[in-house]
Amino acid sequence: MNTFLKTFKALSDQTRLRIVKVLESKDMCVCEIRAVIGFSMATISNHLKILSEANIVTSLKKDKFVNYHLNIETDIPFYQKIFELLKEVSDSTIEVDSQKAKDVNRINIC
Amino acid sequence: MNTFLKTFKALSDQTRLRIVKVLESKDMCVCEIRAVIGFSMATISNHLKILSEANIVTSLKKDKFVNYHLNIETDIPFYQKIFELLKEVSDSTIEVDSQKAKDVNRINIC
DNA sequence: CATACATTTAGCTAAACAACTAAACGAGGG
DNA sequence: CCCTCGTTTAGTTGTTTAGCTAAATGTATG
Repeated sequence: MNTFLKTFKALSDQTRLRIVKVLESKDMCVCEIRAVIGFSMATISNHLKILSEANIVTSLKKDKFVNYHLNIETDIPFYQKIFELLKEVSDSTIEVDSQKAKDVNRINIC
Repeated sequence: MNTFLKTFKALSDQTRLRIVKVLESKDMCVCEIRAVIGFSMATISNHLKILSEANIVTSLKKDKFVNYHLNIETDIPFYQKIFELLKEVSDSTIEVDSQKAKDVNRINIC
């Protein structure tokens, strides 16, 4: 599949947009993301796989946890524009998520 | 629905991407678009409606024909970036379409 | 009024997608 | 060795989407 199409498909889902926007606050493990936006472990994990295959996020295992990170340092040409666009995305759900994201701490929940 | 989500859903379909790319060559009516990429009249018309509701294309009736046009003069802030991205989209199908688009002429087909 | 371009709706099929649960499995830490 | 975090797979349910055909409607031309 066309890279562009894959990227846009990855971003054309409300739940995945929420994940991306939550990761703008800070890198997070799966259970932190889950604490913010809900859904089952398997569901979140699947969305992260789709975002990862579209090179929108990267992951790094550290101790017990897998930290997910927005791939803003990519050298895929048009991704700079993608991340600029993503900065402008917002709605009421995303605002609430961002607020929750500030307080989330893996020590309390994972 | 979030404007951004609507835009990305509109662009996350191969047929709609083909339509957008064909319209980069020139403004076209529905039957010209159809001559280039195929599908039924109703299908093309429906895709154009989705692109139109996402403000990616505009349309203008002129004589018998409805001319579709990429909405590059929009003042929606992030759309400049969208159209810059779209310029970079390509694949083998889109290349063939562009070639066909050069020769298409409504006088012969509409 | 008839014709041509286009839109819209309805009804249909098939495929893709999002969510769930449950279970198996892997890797790391204590 | 067990526990925790996470991934993956399988199976289920329900929704959405893309395509078709057919038919009704709109609008402009001749």
